[in-house]
Amino acid sequence: MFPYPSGKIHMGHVRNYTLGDVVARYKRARGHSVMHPMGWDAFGLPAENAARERGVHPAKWTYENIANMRAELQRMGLSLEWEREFATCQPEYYRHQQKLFLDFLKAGLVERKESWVNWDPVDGTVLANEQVIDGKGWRSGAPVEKKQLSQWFLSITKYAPQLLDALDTLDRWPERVRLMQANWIGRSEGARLTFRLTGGGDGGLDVYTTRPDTLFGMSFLAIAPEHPLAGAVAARDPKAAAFIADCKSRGTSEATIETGEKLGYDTGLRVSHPFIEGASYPVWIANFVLMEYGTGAIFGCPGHDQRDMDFARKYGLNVTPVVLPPGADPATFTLGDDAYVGPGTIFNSGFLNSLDVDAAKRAAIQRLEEQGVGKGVTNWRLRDWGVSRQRYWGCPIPVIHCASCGVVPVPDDQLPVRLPDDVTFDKPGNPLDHHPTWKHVPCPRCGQAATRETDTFDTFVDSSWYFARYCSPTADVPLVKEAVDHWMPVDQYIGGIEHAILHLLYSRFFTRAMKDTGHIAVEEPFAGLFTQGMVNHESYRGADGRWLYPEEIEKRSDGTAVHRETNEPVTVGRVEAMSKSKRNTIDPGAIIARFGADTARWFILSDNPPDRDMEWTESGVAGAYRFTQRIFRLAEALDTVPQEAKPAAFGTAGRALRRATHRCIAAVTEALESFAFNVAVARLYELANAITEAERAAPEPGLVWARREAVEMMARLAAPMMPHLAEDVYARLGAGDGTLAAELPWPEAEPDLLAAESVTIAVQVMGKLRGTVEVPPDAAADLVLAAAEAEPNVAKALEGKRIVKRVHVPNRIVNFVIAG
RNA sequence: GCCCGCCUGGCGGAAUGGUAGACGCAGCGGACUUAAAAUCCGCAGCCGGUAACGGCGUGGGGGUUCAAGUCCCCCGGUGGGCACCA
Repeated sequence: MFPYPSGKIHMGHVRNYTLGDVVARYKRARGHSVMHPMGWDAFGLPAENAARERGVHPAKWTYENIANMRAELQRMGLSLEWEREFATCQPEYYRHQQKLFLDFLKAGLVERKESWVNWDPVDGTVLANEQVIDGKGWRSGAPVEKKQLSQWFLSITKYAPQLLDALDTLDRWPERVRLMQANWIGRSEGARLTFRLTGGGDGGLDVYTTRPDTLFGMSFLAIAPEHPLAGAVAARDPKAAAFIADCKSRGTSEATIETGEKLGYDTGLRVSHPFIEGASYPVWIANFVLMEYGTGAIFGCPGHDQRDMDFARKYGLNVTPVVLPPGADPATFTLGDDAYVGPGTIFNSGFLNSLDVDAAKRAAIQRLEEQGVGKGVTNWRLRDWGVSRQRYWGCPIPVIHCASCGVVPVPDDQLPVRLPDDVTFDKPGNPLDHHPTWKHVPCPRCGQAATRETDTFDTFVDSSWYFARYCSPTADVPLVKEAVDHWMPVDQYIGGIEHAILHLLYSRFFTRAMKDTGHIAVEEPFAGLFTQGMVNHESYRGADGRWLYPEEIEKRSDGTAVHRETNEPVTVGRVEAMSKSKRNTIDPGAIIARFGADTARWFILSDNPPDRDMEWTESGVAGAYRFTQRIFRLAEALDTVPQEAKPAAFGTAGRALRRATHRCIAAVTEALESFAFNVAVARLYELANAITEAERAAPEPGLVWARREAVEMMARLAAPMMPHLAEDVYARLGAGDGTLAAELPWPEAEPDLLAAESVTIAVQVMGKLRGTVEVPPDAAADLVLAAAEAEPNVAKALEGKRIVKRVHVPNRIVNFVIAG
């Protein structure tokens, strides 16, 4: 995933792009044509904050950050294709985004609609749900209001079924991410039905339910405070209006929701029941009913829904059980304050009686359809994607509002709609709105004075198609179909788990939308996904409670720490995510300057499996650095010994080293294929140990040749992970005649050398290890069993016992089952 | 509340159902050095034993199997996702 240009790279970037670079270099060596691009997710709020706080223009701030971070990434030795680089804030990029949006608009995939949003009255902008913390704006600290605004929406819900179903085809995605997306999309089966208002009420109230089997247990109907009917009631009932205002001021993430306090207001209206002739029920406005889900109205069945139960008990509404748990007696079954949500048999329910829950759902839906008051429907939790932001530093939404023509798309030949440079940030709100001239344009249709849309796109739009743009980064159309067909989908996408839903789901939607508007042929953007863990570090606190940077402290051998300058004791805190506030960050630039990029890459790969959180430790880095020095010494040691031709036969030490070398080739290859980089590292340590052993062995013909082979393979196998050192060692060996290790095909192990000269067989008696025997590979079972039985310690265990079964797994194990 | 991971030495972790703890970090002992650093060699799960060896051991309990860290069931702990979603 491409980075946001915040200023400096952090360890998360180092981990992310090291992983990707290992894959790119390895795949290249395997003969694949690899595209490994880099770009910048360059629009966003921090640039505007910098403008407000420091008076620097967002563009200047952003481009300076990009230049700095590009240099840092280049120092890491990433094999990136910089020819394809772009930043999403460049008009050359965002003009194509505007074109895609207009095509989506034409195709009916864009809607402008009123919606309830989080509104920060101080900053004067809409906030995303993530930007609302405890009901307050994350920057201003002002209580967030719910406000109805006209916003642009991308119709992601139209793709809900496909986005859900296609998850099954993403077999190289982590199961956990697919589950999270499935939950987010949230398919549910139920019924939609209309309750008629009694007493001259016009029309009815639509309700969605997953429990039509419990309709006979109804005791009230509840609508969301934002429901149109609630508004109508409030217009003539001041108390209702006050109640609604109170609900709105509480916000969505207020404590009342967490504690589950249910609040309601009886409107005085009543609805009739679709199945029970003559019955009627009160209509309440309730704070726990969400306008955004279903129809914004529910029927309350307290017996079998806990929220309805809480509400009914609080306001003294009827509770009628209609599902009888297995084994319960219908004559005596009652409910306390806990709703019964388990399986059972329907009772108290007219024509549904004696059916089980599932059968009753089907029967109820069938009856609703026959009566023409409802039907079975599938409902989705996923909502359309609101992309309007009242922000300057984003891609302008390319439409014009005209008093007579309405919303008019900006004609293609007038794209891009460029952001003006001359803006000021002295007032809160959107600078585009305050700009004296920018928004005033003639209507492209009628020519009369009109105004531009001043909202810009959510930055998630920018990142929803950049990967496809890499295929033809300079084309004058958004996407060149042939290029996209050739490269896409992305074979290996790597990023943090925090993107599991938003970015990855938006991109999946966008890719489908681009297909349906004829831009590309693929429908899934990422065939393989890998989610890396975070990079954590210990945190430190001085005696005065202030957080201390790692370089300010000194670790003692007993695990305690003191302040480097004052010698005062330091509290060693938890290992947690690196953050500026805890001061437990490590600057990759400093690490690279001190130890080199290879050490940083090697340590980050060696510490643990890459999908888990890792701990950055000073001793771990030192260990990685030591190993780079050791490899160099192993190569250097060959400078002073004469070269040898490959002999026809090797001695004992030479054979042992060659087997170690070729087993290492096979093992590292397998480890890299399965993203087990920490295991690949361990195998290379083993090879280094084997080379050291060979250095110490008595000289024999061919041993130097075997050492050269081992060191060369060491360099080539380590090359994807430590590219600089690998080239240095490879050049020093003089093997390549000026070619780079990176240009060589991936080494192949010689099959003969993978087989051991003898194998150690574990010998068990009743599943307990009693000894081992050395036998030739693939030795006959009777020979192995005889040797096993003769092994002294095994013989002792077998003494006086009768062997009832002899298990022999070739080249692995023998197990004697005994009796008596 | 619902859904999903994870649990192995002091630490990170390894282990196609087949010798649990590879490899590294930290630690201990030794060599080299006047000394230190660096480097090299060696030890190292726990308990008992000089040792040979024996017993125990992958969160706890049960099961399948000749054989379980690995497969199945129950429980516990822990981390994460979603959450008045009707």
